[in-house]
Order: sequence, then C-alpha cells, then structure tokens
Amino acid sequence: MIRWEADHESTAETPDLAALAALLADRTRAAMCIALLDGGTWTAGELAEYAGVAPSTATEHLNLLVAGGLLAEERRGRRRHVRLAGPDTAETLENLAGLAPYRRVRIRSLAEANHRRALHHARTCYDHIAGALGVAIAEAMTERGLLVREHGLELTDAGTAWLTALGIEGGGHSPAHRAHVRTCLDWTSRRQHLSGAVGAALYRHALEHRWVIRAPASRILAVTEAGRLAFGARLGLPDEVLTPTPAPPARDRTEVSPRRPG
Amino acid sequence: MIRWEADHESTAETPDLAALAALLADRTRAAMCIALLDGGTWTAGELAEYAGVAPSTATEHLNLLVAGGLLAEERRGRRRHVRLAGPDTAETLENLAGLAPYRRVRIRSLAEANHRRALHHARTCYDHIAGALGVAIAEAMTERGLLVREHGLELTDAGTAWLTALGIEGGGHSPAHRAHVRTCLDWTSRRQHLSGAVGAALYRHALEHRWVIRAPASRILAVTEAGRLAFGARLGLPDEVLTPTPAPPARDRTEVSPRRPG
DNA sequence: CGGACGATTCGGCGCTCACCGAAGTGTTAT
DNA sequence: ATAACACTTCGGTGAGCGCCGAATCGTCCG
Repeated sequence: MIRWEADHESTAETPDLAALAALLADRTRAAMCIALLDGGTWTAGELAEYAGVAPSTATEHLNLLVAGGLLAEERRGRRRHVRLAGPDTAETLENLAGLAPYRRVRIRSLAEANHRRALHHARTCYDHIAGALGVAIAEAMTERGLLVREHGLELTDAGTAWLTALGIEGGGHSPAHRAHVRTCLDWTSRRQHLSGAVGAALYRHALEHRWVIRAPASRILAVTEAGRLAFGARLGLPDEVLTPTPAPPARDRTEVSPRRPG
Repeated sequence: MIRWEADHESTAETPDLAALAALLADRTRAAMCIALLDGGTWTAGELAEYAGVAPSTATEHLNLLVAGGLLAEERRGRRRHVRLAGPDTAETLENLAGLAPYRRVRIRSLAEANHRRALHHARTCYDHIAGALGVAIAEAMTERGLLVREHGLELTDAGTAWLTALGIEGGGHSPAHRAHVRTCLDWTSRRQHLSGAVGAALYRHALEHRWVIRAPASRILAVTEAGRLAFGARLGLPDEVLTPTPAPPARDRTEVSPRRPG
C-alpha cells in the first residue's frame, strides 16, 4: 500500500475560475472594473454614482471585488479608495473586454455621446495609449516596418532605432535584449494596440513632450498641436485620429445607464 | 445646432464584459473551458461526463459558450465536436485562471489524485508547456541569462543563441527581429511560464526530439529519459521536475466532481 | 428496416443573488 | 458638542438561471 502523501490528504486546490468570473458577471461590477481601467483611484461613492446604484449596493460589490483580489483598497478617514489590484489585472480585464460581444446601449445626452466619442478616440489603458489613436500607432508602426507580426507583435531593428531616435530606450537597459512589446485587444475597435514596456514608454514620452494631454479626472486623452505634428511627421498618422472631437465633454464619469430611474 | 451623427443615433455599442464573464461564471461551463484548454476537440457527451452533468444540461451550456464566441463547434453526423475558438481565447482563459482564487476540492480516488499530480507536473497549455516543468524552464532560462524580466519576459542575445544552437528559430525568420516571447500565468503554481512563439517552438522541439511525450487523450506530458538528459544538461533543471509521477493515471478526463451523485 | 445512440427540446423545480431603503457606525467639519 | 457626510449592515423582495427527466429528433450500425 502506497502512502502517497499525508493521510488527511483527501483534498486539493484548484483555481476557481468560475468564482473569479462570477465577480465580473454582474453589470454593475463589470462597469466598476471598466471604470477603474483608467488606472486611477476612485471612491466608493464615485463608483456608485457612475454605475447608477445605491451606495449600499456599491459597498456590497466592492466587498466582493476586493475579497476576490481584483481590487485593492485603501481606507482614508471615512472614505474608501479603490483601484485595480495591479497591471496583470488590468491587462487581463482589457483582453477579456476585447473578447466580449457587443451590446447596444442607449445614449441619453449629448454630453454622454461626446464623452463616448472621446473615449473611442484616445484614452489611457492603464499605462499606455488605447483607442483609435493607440490602434493607429500600432498599425502605422507595423506598416513602416518598425513592428512585425509574428505570434503577436515584435519590434524590428528599425523599430529599436526609431525608439532610440525618440530618446526612448537605451536608458539603463542593456543592449543585449530587446524592449518588451505586448499587445492589448482594444475593446472599442477590436484591433490591437501597443502595450508592454514599449507601449508604456511611448505613452510616457508622449505625455512628457505634450503630444497628448490627459483630461482631468478621466482616462480621455487629447492630441495637442505638437502631437499632431509629431505623430504626422514620425508615423504619418492620418488626420482622423489626430483631430479632436467636436465638443469635449464637460464632465467625466457619467457613462453607464442605471437600471432603474431615480 | 449640431447634427453630430445620423438622426436615429441614440444608441452605441459597448463590449459586454459582464455577458462574457457570465459564461465563465458557472462551475460547469468553467470546467468545460478548462478541459478544452488542452487545445483538443471534445464531444458534447465527453464534456458532459467530465463535468458530471446530464447530456441535456451540457447541450445548453455548449449552446451558450458557442453563441458567446468562446467555443467553435463542428457537427459531424450525430456528434457535436467543440474546441476553444482560438489561441486568444486560450491565452485569456489561462491568464484568468491564474488570477482566480483557489478552491478546495475533494479527491475521491487514487486515480484522480495521480491525474491531478501529473497535471501539476507537466502539461500542455494550448501550444506550449505548462505546469512545474514549464515554470522551471522559464526560471532556469532566466537564471542563465537567456531571458530577462522587464515588463514581462524578454529574450536576450544569449537566449537567441541558445535557441539557435538547439536548431530553433532562424527558420525563415529575418534576423531583423527577435522571436516573440510571451508569458502565461500558470494556474497550478501561479508563476509564469513561457508562451508566445518561443514557447510554442520549444514545445514543438521537445516533442520532435522526444524530450517529452503526450499521454493519450490528455494534456498530460511525461518527460522521457532523453528529456531528462537534455533538460538537465542544457538548463540544469532539478530532478524534481524531471522525474515522473509515482503511478501514471490509467484514464484521463475524470477530474471534476459532479455536484450530485448518480 | 429497426434498434442503439448522441444530441436536443421542454417543463418545472429550487436556489442564488442583485437590488433597495432604513437604520447604524465612524469621521470630518462647524 | 452637533451636524453633515461617507460608508456599512441588514431584512426583504423579485428575477434569473442551472439542474434534471422525459420525450423527441436525427444519425449510424447491424
């Protein structure tokens, strides 16, 4: 008779995929997670209003999300601040959203329409650029031979040189390895945009040189005049992705429709 | 007054993350998806038995999974064959499983315990190697300077040379770009293993040279004597990940406990 | 052609869970 | 101290959904 482990060993541990998915299987919780994909920190009250539910309901949802490890929380006085647990979480969520089917939602105000349009145009995705602008960057870089598609995207020698010319990379990194390229399925266009170290460095560079600026308290990005020049000259990006939306939204964080009026 | 789009434009499309997650939020459906992570094709009946539900129940679940785009199906006569929709799906699922909390499950037979142990030891993850062996490969390659951690894993020059010495890569690929490295969160050990082009190539190479062999109708891998020599010499892998499990399981596909007996 | 077999449809049962409002707790402001 | 505020706890309600068995459909085999 073989004693193959301890006597009481009649159980084992399995990752509970269903339990994790159940956290995201609710409209309200999913909306909260998508909101937090901006990489920022929100309070419980902000999320409640955003998702259109009572504060008590939001509390319950946040309890579940934090307990499930998707969110990290920080109590400050009477406020509860939450954010995504980490970059892994953000990346998996965005990939999941890219796989998800589409759903028609009603647009109830001009402000909401503008906000949505701005989101589609250019936004942050945790630490890099997403939206039409992000997709256009990835595609232009591919067309120009800076990236090559092979089981994902890969930086070419020309791509490395292009980044170096920009002043990106070479900063402290050994030349013995190549910068990490990763792609992220854009949930607005279902095409790939750049993430990974290169995507993050590019975003940082664009911010520092004011090619793009962040809208306050929002994940929306606006391309500046300097950005139009730079993206046009260096990547030949078409005007569509460089021109701003007709009317920038006055307020952010008003996206999801509540299930019950009032 | 600005007419900002067509008049009837009072709706928009949003990815329905909650709907997709709802597909995975059920134990039975999640078990089916995890089973399909072996990259193979299963029939409806096989999945029903595996998940411990009635055939009618399995039908309903498969309808949902196919309609939701997670599974692809092929009707052959009276049989219904299903598999994961694609590599993207597989990768996202595996990453999700890596994020999931653990759950204790009862082990009801010695065969099941052996099967589980073998799965933890070495298995395929769609097109590459996972389990303790996969993790050990990634970590040994990192220790030896073949990979470097930077916003993910990255192949170094030494790593490229190492692969070339094995006869991997250089096959048709331009030297102007580096092979694509991607990581996958191992759901049994919560550490990273290699995927992407390099992971797939390594697995193919290991199969061709019979370093590992596949158990029939299973995602389980066994390291051969040749494999022990090769992995030991080339990566210095410790014996633990190279020695086989005490007693290989007689049958596969008997993992998940039914919720109701009989 | 008839029986075995894999898969499907349908009705019905029972459980889970997201929601709210009202009341309560602890913190900050006056 | 008192008031305003952010969040939490709790009870109750209603809807959604996963399950099965029985009956059925269509395919394959003898």
